[in-house]
Order: sequence, then structure tokens, then C-alpha cells
Amino acid sequence: MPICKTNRETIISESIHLFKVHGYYSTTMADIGKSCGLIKGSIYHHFKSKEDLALECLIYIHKLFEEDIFSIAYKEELSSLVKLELFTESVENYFLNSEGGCLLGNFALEISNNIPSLKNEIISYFDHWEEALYEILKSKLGEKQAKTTAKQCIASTQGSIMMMRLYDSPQIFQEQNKKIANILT
Amino acid sequence: MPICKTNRETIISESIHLFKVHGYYSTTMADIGKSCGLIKGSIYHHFKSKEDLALECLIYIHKLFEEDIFSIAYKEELSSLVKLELFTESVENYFLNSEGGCLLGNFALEISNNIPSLKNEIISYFDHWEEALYEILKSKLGEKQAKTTAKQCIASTQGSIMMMRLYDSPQIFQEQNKKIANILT
Amino acid sequence: MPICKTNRETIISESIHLFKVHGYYSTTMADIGKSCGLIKGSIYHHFKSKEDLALECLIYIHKLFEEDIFSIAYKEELSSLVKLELFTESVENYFLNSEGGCLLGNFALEISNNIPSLKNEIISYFDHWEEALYEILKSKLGEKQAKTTAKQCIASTQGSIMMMRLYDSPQIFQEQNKKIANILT
Amino acid sequence: MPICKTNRETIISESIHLFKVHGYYSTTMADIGKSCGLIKGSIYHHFKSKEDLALECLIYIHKLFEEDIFSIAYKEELSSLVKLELFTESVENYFLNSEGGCLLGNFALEISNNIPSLKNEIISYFDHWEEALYEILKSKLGEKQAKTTAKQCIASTQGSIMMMRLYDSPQIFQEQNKKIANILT
DNA sequence: AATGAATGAGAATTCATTCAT
DNA sequence: AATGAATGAATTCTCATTCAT
Repeated sequence: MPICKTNRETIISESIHLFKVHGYYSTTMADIGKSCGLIKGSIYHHFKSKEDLALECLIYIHKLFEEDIFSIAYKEELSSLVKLELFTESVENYFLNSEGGCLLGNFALEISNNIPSLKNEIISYFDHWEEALYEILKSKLGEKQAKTTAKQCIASTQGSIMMMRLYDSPQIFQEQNKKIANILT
Repeated sequence: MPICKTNRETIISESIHLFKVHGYYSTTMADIGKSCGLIKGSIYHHFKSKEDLALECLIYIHKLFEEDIFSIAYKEELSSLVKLELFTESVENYFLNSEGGCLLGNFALEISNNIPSLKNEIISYFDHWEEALYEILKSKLGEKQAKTTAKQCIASTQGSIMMMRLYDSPQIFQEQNKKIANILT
Repeated sequence: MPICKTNRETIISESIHLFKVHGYYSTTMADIGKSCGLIKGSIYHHFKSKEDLALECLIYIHKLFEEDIFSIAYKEELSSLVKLELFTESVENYFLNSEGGCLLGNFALEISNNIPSLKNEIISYFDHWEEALYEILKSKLGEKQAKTTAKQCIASTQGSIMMMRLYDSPQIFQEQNKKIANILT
Repeated sequence: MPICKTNRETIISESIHLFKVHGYYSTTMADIGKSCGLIKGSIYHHFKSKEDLALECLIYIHKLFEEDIFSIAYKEELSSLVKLELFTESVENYFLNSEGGCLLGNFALEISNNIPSLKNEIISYFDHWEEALYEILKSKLGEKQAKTTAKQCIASTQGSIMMMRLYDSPQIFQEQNKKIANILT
């Protein structure tokens, strides 16, 4: 019977937290190990490298967003207005309850230029975010306008998360998000 | 005059570029040295540490913005509308012509949690940006609304610069900026 | 059991030797590693810094003296004369059989002004040496004289070890030590 | 007209002080420069290397001792008793009025094993010290005893200087020195 | 003689990763 | 799966020394 002190998901959760708060390079494998009650070398039984672990973190968050948030856009039983309301509420819920802002956004600035595999995943995440918003907005705004607006919503959301993190204050983010919620009204 | 292969300002310029494109931790003193035609140790003749050099980079950019952009807000001979137009134009000019986005924004996410001295400078930069926008907006929007709007403009600018950098496409940033330029009309 | 090329005690022993012969600053972590069959970075698996390692070396020697030498002074079954004889004999034994003189004395001159944590340990060692000698001498010499004599014995021992090291000849040290052995006769 | 901000002797004096207090390796050429109002590179106009400068420091002190102290031993007009009194008084004078103990003794422990040229000078200094004491003592103690006693006096002087430096208290040294002054009485 | 800039070798330290148990 | 030890490459930083003016 092999000893099993932890599992992939725990390591991913702990890593996400550390990566968000301290960044990719300032988070060491030893830090991650300590958070999980392991020594650093043991992480390698679960992930083949730090880069691989980081990628799994991004995929994990991406999947979470797909399932809990982006999916709202495709619920046929809901109206656009309700979709948008639920969507922004869910986004707010996520970012207000997790320290350190948006990992994908943070990594976009910190390492996307250096590590292509991560960059692809980050772009995919933002693409899907955009597609979901587009899906919600297109019937009311038209295709062209919906696309532009979706992009701008994401940009202003990311920017306000950056400010929330820097100033340690959720206000700007919340106001920004409320503005998005009201786009269709 | 002694041998002079470079000077403080050149090192700062080269460092700003490298820091913006590769980030703080991925830019080594050796990289910076090479960019300036020096060996790594020689940088220490001009700056006492990497952190100190990074701080000087932030201060350099902050000063540039103060002089070239934020100052526009305080030119009494200009109307609010003209100020805003000049302001957004100058912002666009700067960010479209410098690879790697906004160093202050990048550092806000990468290292502000780890290096307090840099965080203070970053916050000061964004505070002054906000004050300048507030100055432009307050007469037309009223104090409260001007303050909120200023914050949101900065957030959406930073978010769209993030997207510009990630997608390697200026479009979102330009559209976002145009929206800001039209806030008072 | 994992790979184990060495252990704390081996590293300490090797370090003591190198520090005694070459001094603190001339002994590099690479030298110490090589002595132990390790590369320099591996030392940090066992000690958190060079300073920390040096402190452990001092503590190691101090403890050795406490147990093997200073303790003689407190053996109630022995007379002062016998204690003194055993004491000086043990001191001589130690210093004649270890190249490089007295690490505590060497460090007292080389680094005590620069590294306070080491200075404290060095002073503590000499204090305990003095207390032990005082314990041996006080019944015959009286408290005041015993204290002074203890101090002078240590000083002349250290001085003669310095000369032994410089001239690479044990003679002065041995004669000096014999003089101490005869103080009570 | 060349500028002349300092001279060999000033540099030597400042270096002696720094070397005594901080040791050879912890004293940088920059430190020495700063003490003299120069930048580090300028020292090389006066001395060809740090090692060379250190050697000159040793020679300077050695010469001082020859002229002011060792010479006392060879003044034919004085009795042994008076010579010894003057000798010990001069030694005490020197060491009580100069911070950092005995440079030759310090270097004996810190670098004599690493830098042969300095070791030779250090040995020569102690040889001459010994010869002088021998000269004073031999008529009263006989040749053999005089030689041994001379060596022991130097050893205990150096040891007590070490303790004076470590404990930052002159007492042990002064008492030790008084004992030497009374050897012939 | 003095300077400021530059050098290159080497120092301590960090860290992702591997390996034997 | 987990561990503790070890690795090697890289990183920041230091410092004696040199060089052109």
C-alpha cells in the first residue's frame, strides 16, 4: 500500500493560490510542497515539471470557468438579460472570493512571452470567455458590436482585477462589473 | 573622460525594454549587461542592485508620464474636452510605440506582492494617473462621478494593454482608448 | 535510506579543518563541498548559510571542550592538583593533534568584529574556559587571584598556539602549558 | 602639476587601522580608498596590489617597533632592569593606543598560511621582538632561559592582546604586561 | 596623480530536478 | 507515493585590478 498524503487536485489548488499571490517565479517547488505537507521532490510524482504543474493549474481554472460560468451563455432556457446577470454575478463571486486576482491574467503578463505552452492555454481561456459573452450579447447588439463589447468587457474586468489586487480593494472591480451587468439594459 | 560604454539612462532604457518583454525575474543582470555592451558585474557600477535598477526604471517611466501626459490635465489654457483628447492621444502614442505593454502594470502583477519598495512606486504612478484624469473630468462629471470614472478608465486601459500584449494586436486597446476619449461628449 | 554521501558531522569536521588552516574567508563553500565529496550547493541541504555552518563548527568545538576538558574542573572526586594536571594535559592533547591552532582564537581575530553571532559564541567559549580554570584554582589561590590567573593562562595558551602555528613548532606551546600545569605547586 | 590628494604614508596608516579592525579579507580596496578620500582604483598609483600594500603595512609597523621599542634592548647605557621597564612600557603604550590589537598577530592567524610573502615578514617581526627581549634577559637569566622566557613573553603578550580585543577590555593585557616587567625582579 | 568606467574571476546562494531507498 | 540527499546550472553580487582620459 503506497502512502498517499495528497493528490493532484490538492496540489493544484495550493499551487493556484501560491502562483496567484506570489507569481510563477517567486513560487518555488519547495513552497508548493510545504503547502501540501510534502517535500519539494515529491511533487514530481504527480507532475512532471513546474511548467506542467502550472499548465494544469491554468487548465483547472479554465475548466471551472467553462463549467460554472461560460456555460451560462449557452443555456437556451434563459434570456440574454438573465444570462448576463448570472454571468457577471458568477464572475464577481469567483474573483471576490479568491485572493490574488486572476491567475490567467497574472500569467499573461508574467510568463506568456517566455513559455509558449502556457500562452496558448491563456489565450484559449480568454477566447472562450469572449465567445461566451459574444453569445450573450449578439442577439441584442448585433454580431460586430457584440464582439467588440465582449472584448472590452474582458479587458476592463482584467484591468479592474489588477487594480483590486494592487490597492487591495474590491470597489473598482465591483463597479466595473455592475456596468457590464447593465450593458443590455 | 574615462572609458564610457554606456550611462545610467541607457541602462534604464534597455532594462525597461527587457523587463517589459520578459518580466522581472526572467530578465537577468547578464541580459541587461549584454543589451548595453557590458558584462553583468558592470551594471553594479551604476545601480546598487537589481531591485534598485527596477525602481529607477519605474521612476523613469513615472516621470515621463508626469511630464508628457499627466501634466496635460493641469494646463489651464485648455478646455476639458481638448485635455481629454490630448491625454488619450498621448497615452495611445506611448503604448502603441513601446513593445511589452505597461511596465508598471506588469510589475503590479508580477512583483508588487513581493517587493514593497516597487509596489509603492507603482501605486504612486496609478494615483497620479487617476488624479490627472479626475482633474480633467471633475468639472463636467462632478467630483464623485469623476473619481469613479477615472479609476475605471485606468482599469480598462490596463486591461486592454494586457490583451494587446497577449494577442499581439492593438485593436482592443485602440477602441477602448477611443471610448475614453469620448467620455465627455 | 536515501543517497547519503555525507552527514552534518562530517561536514562540520571538514569545515573545522579548513577554517582553521585557511581561515573563514579563504575557505569557500566549494572547498568544503569538495572535502566532503559534494558540490558546493549541496552543503545548503545541511546548513542554511556559511555563517550558520561556521557557528555550528564553533558550537561543536565548544561542546567538545565542555565535555572532555572543562568538565574536569567540576569532578568532585579529584584534587585541585590532579584536576589541573588532567586539564592541561587534555588541552595539550587537543591542540597538538589538530592542525591549524584554535578555531575559536583564529575566528576571534579574523571575524569577531564582523559577525556578531560568531563573536558571542567565541566569548562564551572563553568564558567557560575561564570559569573552569577558576574552579580549579580558587581554593588554593583565592577568588581574586584565581580569576586573574585563569585569564592569564588562557591568554598565554592562545598566544603560544598562535606562535606554534606561525613557526610550525609545538615547543613554545608545550613549555607554556607545562608552566600552567605547575601553577599550584 | 599632478594632483596629490594623499601619500603612501597616509594610505598605510589608514590601511593598518582598517586591516586591524576588520581583517585582511573584510577590508576592501574601496574601504581603504574611502578612508583616504580616494576611489579604490587610485590606490594602485601608490601600491601595486592589495598584497603589496598589506606587506608595506607590516613593514611599517615592524620598522616602528624596531626604532621605538626593540632598539631599547641595545642601548648600552641602560641596565637590564631599566631596559625591561622601558620596553614593556613602550609595548603597552603602543597597544593601548591603537584599536584592533596587533596587526602582525592578526595576520599571523588570518593569512599567514595563504600568503607566504606576508608570513615571512610576520616571522621576521616576531624574531626581532624575541631577539630584543633575549638581549635584555640573557645577562640575568642565562642564554637558554632567556630565550625561552622571551618566547613566552611574546606569546602571552599576543594572547592577552587577543583577549583585550575580544572582550574590549585592556585589563588582562595590562596585568600580563606588568608581570613581564617584573620578570627580572 | 586621480578618476570613473569597465572587467573577469569568483563568491554565496537558489532552485528545478533526479535518484536510491 | 514519499523521502532526503544530491546535483548542476544559473543568479545576484563582490572585488581586486586595469584602462583611457
